[in-house]
Parts: sequence; structure tokens; C-alpha cells
Amino acid sequence: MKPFKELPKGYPFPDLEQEIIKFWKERGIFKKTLSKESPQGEWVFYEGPPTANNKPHVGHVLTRVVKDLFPRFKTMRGFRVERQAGWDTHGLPVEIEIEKKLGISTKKEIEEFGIEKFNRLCLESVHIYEREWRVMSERVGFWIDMENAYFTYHSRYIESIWWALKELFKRGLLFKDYKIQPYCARCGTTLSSHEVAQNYKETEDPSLWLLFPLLAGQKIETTTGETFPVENNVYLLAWTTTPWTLLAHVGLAVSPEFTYKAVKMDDDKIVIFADKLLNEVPALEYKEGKAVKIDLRDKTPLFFTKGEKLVGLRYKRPFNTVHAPVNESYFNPPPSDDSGWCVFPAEYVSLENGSGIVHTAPPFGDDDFRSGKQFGLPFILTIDEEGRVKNLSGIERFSGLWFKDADKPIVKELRERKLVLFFGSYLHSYPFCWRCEQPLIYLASENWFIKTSSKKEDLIEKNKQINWIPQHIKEGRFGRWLENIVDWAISRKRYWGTPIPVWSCQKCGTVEVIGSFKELFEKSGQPIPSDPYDNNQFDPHRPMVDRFKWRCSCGGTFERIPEVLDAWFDSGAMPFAHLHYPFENRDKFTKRFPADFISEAVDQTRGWFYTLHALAVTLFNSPAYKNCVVLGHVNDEKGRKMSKRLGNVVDPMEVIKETGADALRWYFYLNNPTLPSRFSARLVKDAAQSYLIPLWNSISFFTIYANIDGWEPGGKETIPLEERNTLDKWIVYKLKTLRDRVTDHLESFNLSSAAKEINDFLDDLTNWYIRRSRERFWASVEEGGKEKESAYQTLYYVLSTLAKIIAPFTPFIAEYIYQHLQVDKVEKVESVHLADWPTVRVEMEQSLVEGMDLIKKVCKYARAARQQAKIKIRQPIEKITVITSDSSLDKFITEYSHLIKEEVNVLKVEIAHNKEKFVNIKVKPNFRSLGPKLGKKLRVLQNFLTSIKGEDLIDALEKEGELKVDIEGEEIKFSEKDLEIAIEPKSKTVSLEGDSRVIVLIDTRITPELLEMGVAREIIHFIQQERKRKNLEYTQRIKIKWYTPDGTKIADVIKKFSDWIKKETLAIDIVHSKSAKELKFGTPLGEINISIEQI
RNA sequence: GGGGCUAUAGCUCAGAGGUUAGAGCGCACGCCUGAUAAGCGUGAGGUCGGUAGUUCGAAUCUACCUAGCCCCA
Repeated sequence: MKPFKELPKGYPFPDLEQEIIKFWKERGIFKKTLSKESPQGEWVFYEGPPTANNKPHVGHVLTRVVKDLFPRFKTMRGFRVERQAGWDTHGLPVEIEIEKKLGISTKKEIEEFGIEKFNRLCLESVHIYEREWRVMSERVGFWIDMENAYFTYHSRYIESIWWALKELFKRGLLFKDYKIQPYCARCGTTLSSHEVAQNYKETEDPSLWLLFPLLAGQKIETTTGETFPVENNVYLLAWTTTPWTLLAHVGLAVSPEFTYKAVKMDDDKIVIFADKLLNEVPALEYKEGKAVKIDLRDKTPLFFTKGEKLVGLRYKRPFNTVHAPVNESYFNPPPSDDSGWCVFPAEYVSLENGSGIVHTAPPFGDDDFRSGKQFGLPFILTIDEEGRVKNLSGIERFSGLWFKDADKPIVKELRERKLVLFFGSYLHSYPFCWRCEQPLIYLASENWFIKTSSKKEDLIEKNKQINWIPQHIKEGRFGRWLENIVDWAISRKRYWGTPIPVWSCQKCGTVEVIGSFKELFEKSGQPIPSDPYDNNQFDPHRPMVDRFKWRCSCGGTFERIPEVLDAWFDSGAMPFAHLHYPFENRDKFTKRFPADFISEAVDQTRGWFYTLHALAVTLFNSPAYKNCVVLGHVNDEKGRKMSKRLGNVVDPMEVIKETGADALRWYFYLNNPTLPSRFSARLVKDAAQSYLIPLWNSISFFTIYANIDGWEPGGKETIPLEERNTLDKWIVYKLKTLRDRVTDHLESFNLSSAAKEINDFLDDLTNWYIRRSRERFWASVEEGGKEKESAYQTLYYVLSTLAKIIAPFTPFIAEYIYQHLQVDKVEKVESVHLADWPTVRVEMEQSLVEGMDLIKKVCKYARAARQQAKIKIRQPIEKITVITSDSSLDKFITEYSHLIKEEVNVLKVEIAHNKEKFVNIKVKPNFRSLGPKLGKKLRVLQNFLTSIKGEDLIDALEKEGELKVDIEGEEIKFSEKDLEIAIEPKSKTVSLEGDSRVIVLIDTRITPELLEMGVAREIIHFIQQERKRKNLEYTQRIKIKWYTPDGTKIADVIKKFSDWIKKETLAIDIVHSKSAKELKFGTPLGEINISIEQI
């Protein structure tokens, strides 16, 4: 009777995994984990919604398997861990995908195509890749509820977002302002930074050095304390590569820290620019009627002045473009053509390019815009959305020109007005539109913002409550980000997104924010549909939502602003929006907010991690999550980013097909996933080898012998651990240690340490416990007795407990082992994933663990010594001698000498007490204990200790208990605790191996008796090989025939050891016969022919 | 330009103040095998990125520098 199924041949992990997936599905195990008892309550997990507009790549697998592990672990720990899938469905990437499909690229084309049709295509595309994501998720064992997934485009989801926006508006946190964004005038669209980064090019732009005449009558204080009176010939010098922005010029920036200097030109113009500029300041002077290019930096300075002394000086701007009156300004009177334009301080002024005086046009640059706000400068938008110069009073002559084409006439006119110092060209790297190759402009456009800057303190404060893994994100990447927080621009002038529920009166500008569908219908006087969440009755997306209008008290009409919402807002709103809070699920939200655990890759620091945090703090004054595991990016084998362009993308499904999902999971856990990693199929295979293979082999070993002996779990009474073999106790202690350490590591989200512990345990299990316990399993039931039963009980317990410990990591093999060992029947729990996290209740005997470690070390050195002496393990040796640095270790050697004898193939193990014969004793200070006490004197003591004989010192210590040494006039006492005793071999010979605690000496003499034993063992070895070659059953009995052509020596060996040979090879007979020809081999005692026959 | 991470054996990575720096893979040599050649052991292989400092003592702490990666501008 075979209690256990035979294991499939080889290592068929991918196939097994498919079976397990089927098993889980059929039994509905995942659902059962949610409905089983959860004494610890809820453990809240949020799934960060992936954008399903691409095939999942390896990095996604990483996040999925990390997100899977902790919920599985917590479920076993007695929590209920709901896992609802979610999909991020809105946003520009989806739109671009559709644009490509339609072969269009501009907003105009989308509008011609029809927003309604366009958005329907976007909606449909959302589901194209969902299937691949489902397949991948299921295949890697990511348990998540896909049936009830939330989608950010769902009406309910959108309504919750509307509620949130209205809340923010009520609290004064939603407002409209300008923002400078890269803009393509041809396509009529702003570009995301990602798009901008794609298309930087070397390009030649105008380089204009322009003079700004100071108003006469002002005074400049020089660095020598004198006062320089300004007359009509003094100019500030500024540099620009975009002459067209001069039409919007409103100020000049200087650095208050820099020193500026004034030089006099040949034509008596006095020009002021920064001292110590790094690049030349070109100018033309006329020598004998010929223009000569000079560098103004070389001119003798007229005077020097500090930048701060220039601040507030008034000058004439180049073009008198009309502008709105300035009410509040830093300057009094505010800058104007009458009172003059002002010099202001700015920290972004540099010495690298230009003159150290920066021309400022607020609509066309981020620095410009901020300075404009700070100093109350006029904001003159001189370019329309199509990139043409507007028809404004003062610059009518340029109106209608494409902005780039305005450069020439502008420069021409300034030249005529003698304001150009120099005009040339400048080669630099500049962004272009990736669609139409036109140069981008940085342009101010209206945006809606969340005033996150006003919540900075709260955001920082709540961040302190988050446990970040790795820790440095908290103060580093995320903390720094919060400290430099700017207002969050949430509006996008696009189509496929959550419409921003802001309606404004076209006449008086009054703004209303709508917080629910009901409110919208009421406001607009429309009847509420029977089901407002049915998209056939009401779709909150564009263009339907744009049709809602109503009258303002001023007589104007409220119309929705055209913008949709930043998709990051969608995902950040997930904690409440996926529950349709506050319209539904108020209780559930309270229970499920904040999350206990989220995890995504590091790029989400400024993405989802931030938007979750920002919305949670601004709306609920709470962090959104308590623990956040931040994962590194998965790169290729060489550490390069995987990209289609480089052709180095590894398809995760291919790897899974080859090595299985458990192998892939194990690879990710083992290599600290919070660091960027290098990935390849080969590395996954390596990781699997240290884990899956030994695990499988252990199961295989157990299965073979349990089946031979008909051993069943629970068949006999449990033998108390105290009565079991030392090895049994040892492995159970190791198991307890493993269980406790893995628990601790997982509780603190430390994946790789936990995985390493498991790998180490497997090494202990296979290469020591099983290896040294084999004889007990081989023994027949009668002679094995209690020892054998004890071995079975122990190994079964260890393997079934291990199955539970590895369940969160590699759920497939864990389930397989659990089912294979029939733990489900024994414990009456259907699946390992429904089992409780194991506890190993034993009293640890620490000394046993230490002793066993020592024995393993002795064996290691003995093997090394044998190898040095070139004596095979098969050849028995007479004795080994173990020398220890600490006689308290001796008892372990005596107690476990049988293990050493078996492992090392030695007849006797001796302990040497006459150490001096073989080793020198060295005494070193215990730096840890003496260091703080002695300080610099430690060196002196160290020298002293090396100068004297170790043996004498130890003798003295044993007698006195404490020693006193006079060091530099001070008496120093120290006891044994303060010393480390090390031993080293007197002479390094081939038969000596060891370290500072234990040294092993082997007896290399091979007596004729030993040699005979060795030959007998060799014969056994060859017969075993032959059994294996013939694929004999492990229990198959055989008959051995042998024949030797030369002499009687081998005949003697066989005669002498025939019982042993028979026993070891399961032979019932061993006979001399000339017909033995199958196998021929040489031994140290001559050649022998052997053949075996099944009986 | 700002911020963050990383730098340890040929490769992938541990080690987080204690004096002989580790593991796995690869390589060389060898061994065992009635679970296992997708196994086991031994060996070679390191100025712990560089410089300076703190300390009795630094791979480990500090500063600066260099290189790679990531985020932001």
C-alpha cells in the first residue's frame, strides 16, 4: 500500500502550477480565504490601478507578486484581506493610442472626428489589454477579485470625484491660475514632460544682445561707496534667444549677490552687465570705418556695483505693448511706460549664459511667471493659441505673424533704434513637438489647481505616520518632494477624462462647482433619470456633460469649463471613489481607510503615492496608507532599462513557461525588490535552483521511503520530541527559528531576509538532516523501530510546516506539497492558504544547536583535510583528532561523534588535550568589551598579548581568575571575558584544517585492513551505480555475480565483507562466477568483474 | 541645475562600528549518490569606487569627489 502519490518525474513545476490554478478555481479557495474566520479583523490593502493600455511587463509582475505575498501572509495570520482589482482608464496615453489608430494627431482633428465617437473608442480600448493582465495575474498566482474591479471611468467613481472637488472648492483649495507649460502652437496642445523629454534637438536660435536705456536722473552706488549719476547714455544689457518674447517684456532680473560692472563704448554708451561672466559678451566697434568684433569683458571698467544696488532702477522697455493696469506691485509707483520699468532681484540669474541681467516676459517662462507674480509685473499674453502675435495696441505692426517669424522684424526695428549691441546665432538643445516637429514654446495657460502648498505642514506631518519601506523614501524622495511642494495643476485641456465639474457664467465669471449628479440635474432644471448611473441615460463624460447649462442671476449662462481632470487625481481618489463614498458605503469607508498596505514601483512616489496622500490629507486630514513598500525598477541583465528600442525586453510569460511562476516569484523576493534589479531568465533559474530543487528533492525522498514502508501520518502515536533523536530535535529547533525569523521579517516587510532564511533552512534540511538521517529511513521496519518512526514523524512535521511557511512566497509548490502530504486530510483544512500561520511550540536547547553547528564545521574541515591528503571519502581512515580552543566544546564532539564518523568515514574520533603539540594558542583582546574601557591603550595591550605565550596566559587566568597588567603606569584588570582565544595550526600540513575555534587533524595512514574496507565500499558503490543504471526499484532484491582474473586479494575482501555488501545492495546472494562480465572496474587491490541480476 | 538611490570577488548580491569581509552563480579540482548531476565539497579570485576626516578601531559614520540609475526642473 502506497500512502502517497508518486511524484512526477523531473522538475515539472510549470505543469504542476497549472493544476494548482485549476484546483484553486474549482474549489473557490480565494473566496474561501475571505469568508473564513478572521479573529484579527480586517487588514486593508489597496490595489493601485494599472493603466491597462499596454501589455504587462516584468516590472508589473514584480509589483503583483509583492502585492500578493503580504495579503496571503496576513490571511494566514488571521486577518481578512479584501483585494479588489482596479483599473486606471482615463488619460492622455489612452488618447494617444486612439489618435495613432485613427491616424490623427491634433485636437482639431479629434473635434472634427467627434468627441463622442473619440471617447467611445477610448472606453473600448481600456478593455483590450485587460485580458492579458488577467491571464498574467492568474498565472503568477496574484489573488485579486477581478469580477468586482473598480474602473475610474464608472459613473459612480466620477461622482465621488465630483464630491471631492466640491469639498476642496468649499475649503478654498480649488482655484484657477496660469501655469507655464510646454506648448505646441501648431497642434494647439500642451505637452507632458514625458513627451517633451522625447524630442530635444540641437538647433540654432537667434542670439540677441539688447540694450535697455536707464532713465536719466537716477543714481547708482558703486562698490567704492561713490555715487554714479545716470545720464541719457547708460544701458543695462540683457540677452535672449527668443526676440519675439520682447513684445511681452516687463522687467529685468539681476542677482543681488553678483558684482556688476559698467564699461564705456567708443560711441560713449555706458553698458552695465555682470562681472566674471563665463562666456563672451560680443559687441561691434568701428575702427577706421570697419566693424570689429570685441568682447566687452575685456574693456576697462568704469565702475563696479553690487546687484542689489541695481534693484529698483527704472528703464525704458523696448515695446510699449498695452497692458492691464497693475494694482498691487512690489514697486511704487508700479512699473509703467510713464514711471519706467523696474530691475528686480532673482536667484535664478547665472553667470553662465548671457549678461547676468535677465529679460523677463511672464507668459513665456516659468521663472518669468513666478517673478511676475512676486513683484506684481503686468502679464501680457502677446501670442494667441495658434502661435500668432495678437493684435494689441502698441505692437499692431507685428500682429498675425507666426511667433518665430516675428523675430526678424523685431530685431530689425530694434537695430534701427540703436538698441542692439550684437545679433548672432546660438546653438543649443531645445525641445520640439514629437508629432509635428515644431519648436515648443513655454506658454502660460489657464489651469485649475489644488492649493496643496497651503497644506504643506499637514502633508509633512501625516507623512511621519507612514512606514516607508525602504525607510529612506520617507525623509528622502517623498519627504523632499513634500518640502518643495507646489500647487497641483489638475486640469487638462483634453477629452477622455473625468470632466471637471466647474461651471462658470460666461458673462460675470461666477463659478459654481457641482458635487453630485443630482445637483447637476437640479441646477440645470433637467429631470433626474430613473437611473443616473446608467450610461444610456446619463454619461458624465464629455460631450454629454457639456450640454448642461443654466442661467446666471446676472443674465449670463453657466457653461462647463472645457477641461478634464488629471488622471492622477482619479487614482488618488481611489480610497473613497471606488466605494462611491459619500453617496454609499460610509461605514465601509470608515473601516477601510487608511490602508494598512500598498506597494508600487518607485516612480509612483510623485504619482500614486503622492496623489493618495495629497487627497487623503486635504479631504480627511489623514494619511491614506500606513505601510508602503516601494519597489525598484526591473532592468535588463546589464542594468539598462528594458525598452523596445534596445530590444532587451524579457517577456515574463516566456520565463514562466520555462521555469514556472514560483521560480519567478522566488527570484523577486530573494533579490531585495526595493532596489533596482537586473533581470534575466538565467537569474530566475539560478534562484530556483537554490530553492525549488532542494525542496522538491526532500519531498521526493520522503515520498519514496514512506511509500516503501507504508508510513502514514497519524498512523502511530506521536513520539514526544524529548525522546527523539538528536538530529530530529535539531531540525525542529531550526524550524522554530525559521518560523520565528520569517514571521518577524514579514511583519516588518523585509522580503529578501525572509527568503534567505528559507534558503538556509533548506540547506540544513537536505544537506545535513536528511543526509545524516538516511540510515534510519533505510532500516527495515523491525530493526528501525522507534528511531525510524521518529524520523518519519519529524520529517513529515517539518515538511508540512514548511509548506505553510512558504505558502505566501510560492503558493503553488506550497499547495502541491500540502496536498501531496495530505495535510488537508490530517488537519481538516482544504488548502494551505486556508491554514493558520504555523507555530512551532518547543523549548529550544540552544546548546544542541551550537553543538551541531560545531559538528558540521568539524566535518567540513575533515573533508577538506582528506581532500588535501587526496584520500577519497570512500576510503575509511583510522581516526581524526579534533582540537578546540575552548574545552567546553569537547562534550559536543564526544556526544555527536557518530555523526562525524558516518559523514567523514572514519573509525575513531579523538579529542586532543595536548594542544601544544599541534597548535599555537593566540590570545587577542576582546575589542568589543575592552575598546570602550581602554581607548588608546588597547593597542598597547594588544602588543603585550601577542608578545607572550598564549598557554601561559591561559594557565595564569585559570589559576587567578583575573589578571593585572601594568600599561603606561596604569594597572589594567581583565578577565577571561575580555579575551578571545584563538588557535592556529603549528605547521600547515595536508592533514590539518580549521579555524580559530576548531582544528581537525586526520590520520592519513591507510593500513591493509582499511584498504580492504575501502575496496569493499568501492564495490558497493559500483553495484549501486549499476542498480541505478538499470532503473531498479529501490526495494528490488538482486543476486551478485563476481569474477576477478588476478589473485585472491579481492576474493578475500568479498569474503570478509560479504554480509555488509549484501546488506547495502539488497543482495540475497553473492557468488563467484566466470559469467560476470557486465561491469568491469579497477580497485586498489586489482580489477574485478561484476554483474547483477534481479530476483 | 536640484533631490534621491547605488557602487563589496568575473557576474548577481549579503554584510550597517570590533581587527581573518561572506553567499550563490561562473571557473579549477575533487567527491557523493538506495531524494538529488537542476546534487555535494574544496580552491583560486577583493587596496569593500576615490580622497580626506571622526574613532583605540571604518566596507560600515561624516564631508567632498567620480560613475551609473531614478525622479524633478
